[in-house]
Amino acid sequence: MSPGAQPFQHLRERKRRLLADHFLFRDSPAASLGPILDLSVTREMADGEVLFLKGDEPDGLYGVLVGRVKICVDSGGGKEIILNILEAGEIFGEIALLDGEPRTADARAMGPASLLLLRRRDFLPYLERDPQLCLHLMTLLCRRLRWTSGLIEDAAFLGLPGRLAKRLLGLAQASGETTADGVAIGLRLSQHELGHMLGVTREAVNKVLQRWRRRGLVDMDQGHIVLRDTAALAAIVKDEGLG
Amino acid sequence: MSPGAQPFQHLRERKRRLLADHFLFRDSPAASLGPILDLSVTREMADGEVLFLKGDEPDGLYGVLVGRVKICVDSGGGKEIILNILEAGEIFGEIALLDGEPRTADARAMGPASLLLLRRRDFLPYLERDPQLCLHLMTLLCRRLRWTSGLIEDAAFLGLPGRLAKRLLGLAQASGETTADGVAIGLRLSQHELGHMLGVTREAVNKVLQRWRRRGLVDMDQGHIVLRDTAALAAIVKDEGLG
DNA sequence: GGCGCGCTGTGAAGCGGTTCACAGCCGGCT
DNA sequence: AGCCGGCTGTGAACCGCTTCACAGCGCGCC
Repeated sequence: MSPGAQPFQHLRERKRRLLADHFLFRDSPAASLGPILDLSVTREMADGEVLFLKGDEPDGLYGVLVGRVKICVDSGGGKEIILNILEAGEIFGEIALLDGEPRTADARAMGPASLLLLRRRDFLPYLERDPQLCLHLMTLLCRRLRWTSGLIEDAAFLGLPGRLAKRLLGLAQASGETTADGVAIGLRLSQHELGHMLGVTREAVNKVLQRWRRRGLVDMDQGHIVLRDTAALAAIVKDEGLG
Repeated sequence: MSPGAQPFQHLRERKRRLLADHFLFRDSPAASLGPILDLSVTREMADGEVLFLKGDEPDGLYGVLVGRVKICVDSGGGKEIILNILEAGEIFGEIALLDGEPRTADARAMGPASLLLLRRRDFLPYLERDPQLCLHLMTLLCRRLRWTSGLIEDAAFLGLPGRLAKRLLGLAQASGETTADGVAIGLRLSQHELGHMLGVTREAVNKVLQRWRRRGLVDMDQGHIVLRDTAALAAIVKDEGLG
């Protein structure tokens, strides 16, 4: 049980599980997983460490073994938007993997993390021989496309309260724990980061959250947010949607 | 030379050219194009006619034979955003084709148009047998993803002048004709539509364009926009980009 | 011809979110 | 302990875009 007892075995097992459990490889022949595994590399990341930056030449496809990774873009002038936050078990970096063009966004570890890398030159040959894998990759791309279109719609149609409510409900669904008080969001996100996810400032986020706390819709405790009335939050999203 | 002399031959030839010229089918065996062609259907559209709406069950992949199609989303309350405008020779509707989920946006003809439809149930079998086609579809999806990420970045980092300048430069590159006065944008777009592409109102677009006209950066004449100083417009984009 | 409709042009008022400025609080570091 | 840095909370001033209101213009249609 000691963590470092069989480090190599542990590592390979974690990698195998990540790949085997992911829907991308669900229909791939089990035999092809071994070679892919052998070619994959792991990388340990410290908090905030940069994995790649927008404009970098692509190295390959990444998977999150443990920890979290944020995908974000920086404007020259200090502004930043967070496009996505990937949890353990998720895969990212597929755009540059597939088209070979420079990366479209930055990737940074949020807290210490351990990642798996499938290099482009190793992976592409498998891709051409595995039509099922192709199809799954396409559905992954479609999913991302639906996600980004959703972001655009929200930014255009909803005000800050609507976007914030929608995002909190989404986070709750993804990583929330239901308690007696409501749904506690598992991630510890600063209001600063929340603002970056919505394209607004930290102050604006704070003022909305305070208003909601006074009305009993949410509760905050050292960075953890608890949704006390998800129905009311959903209503805020809906109301703004049609106006 | 009379347009209706051999309508069937003309139609099939137009369809064949659309597919054969498109990069999607570039590496597909020529023999497989025939059967695909036989299965494809054409559809004539009147100005403004709806091809499909967000939430519809997917029917298949469309190609623009003649005319233009706009991809847009409507909020309940009259607001609309234009995500993309497809010209003749382009292909769209690939998301719902591939994942079989409901359409993510509306598609409407801008002016009379003629379209080609490859039904999902007819197309998917070819897809599974043609790895090159798979790969090309993936690069198409990647391109779309880069496009939508770009929209998100611009919305977050640029003000209205920056976004407008960038869009005009893009339109000029896509469909502009260089004249003595500058670059004339081929598309006739109302300021209303331009606003919808940028997520702002018609009035806001107008005021920026007027300011630029007084400064000699652009010129407008019954809906046609001429860029007289593309360098200055590019500078506006750049200036706003870094802060 | 003339009527109506959709696009353009323009100003006044309003509001949502930014920017700036400052204060309190907690945790880590020495 | 004492200090510092990062997060939170809050108010005032500002600004960009919206909303509303109205006027002119060009074009198609009866």
